[in-house]
Amino acid sequence: MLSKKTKYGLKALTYIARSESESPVQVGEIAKSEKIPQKFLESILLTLRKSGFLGSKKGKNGGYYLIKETSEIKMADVLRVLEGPIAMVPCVSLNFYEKCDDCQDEHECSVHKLMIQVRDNTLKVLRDNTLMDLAGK
Amino acid sequence: MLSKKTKYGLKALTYIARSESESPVQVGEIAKSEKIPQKFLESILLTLRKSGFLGSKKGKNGGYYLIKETSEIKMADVLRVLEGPIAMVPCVSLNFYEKCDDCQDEHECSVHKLMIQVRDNTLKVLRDNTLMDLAGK
DNA sequence: GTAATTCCTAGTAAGTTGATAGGATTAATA
DNA sequence: TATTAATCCTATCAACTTACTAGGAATTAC
Repeated sequence: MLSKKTKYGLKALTYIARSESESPVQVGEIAKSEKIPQKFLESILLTLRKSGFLGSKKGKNGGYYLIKETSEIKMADVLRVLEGPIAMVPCVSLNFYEKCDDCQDEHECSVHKLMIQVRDNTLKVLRDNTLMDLAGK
Repeated sequence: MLSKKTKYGLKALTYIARSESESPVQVGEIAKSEKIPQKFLESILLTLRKSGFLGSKKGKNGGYYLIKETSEIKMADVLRVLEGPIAMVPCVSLNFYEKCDDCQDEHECSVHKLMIQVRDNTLKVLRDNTLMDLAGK
């Protein structure tokens, strides 16, 4: 299951990408428009800023803005920051690999074999889709 | 993340499928061989039996056995029983659909659009792979 | 100086996961 | 028929995760 955190984060990024305004977009505006609890969204946007997806301006008339082209923000990267590993089991994760306790030989493991395929297909979708595709601009 | 329950379930099914023996395979044997807590595995196999993937024989020399061809047991169906929805959000789930509270129009939602693609690709893998593919027989 | 905004840390209720406990039931066999 | 070995069933529980909320500090525009 996709967490609310990730879902809210993606919706917020989309909202910012679609925004026509020159000035930064405020959390309150996004929260209201997308029906996201504001304080929760604050923490999510903070994470996205610290991970290099967003810039921010503090104080009055502050807010968040994109610091990269929408076409350069891959969903795979956003998901890794908000959701964690993309793979369904750590033993097939590219970025968060961990050996299984119960497996002697990974290459004999039927679950491993299956989950590699799932990962590859999911990863392809998430790498091909950028924020431009989500936002439509 | 794939739950331990699902992972153990898949490993157990694979074990049973690979078993040469005529007589049913016992939980204790699977648990030992695959390093799965026995009592936990008991409950998982019970679920798989109730869902029609396994048959069982009680009492001495009892155990579990397949009641379908390995080629007819699709991973998608097993996953739905053990793990629940395959889709990452309920609003793109085929079998467990639920509307989002926060979305007015699903077709405008960027998350929806993305997760449909993820679901389609995951589903293809999970439908194409049967227990025969996992077990190699 | 005031209002409006982001930034930061901490806490928390509710739900889920990954088990374990304890036995009831059933069947083979000596 | 008694014993043993297996599945079946229900209940319970600790640890973890999620989805927030609280409260304020820091910063900036005007």
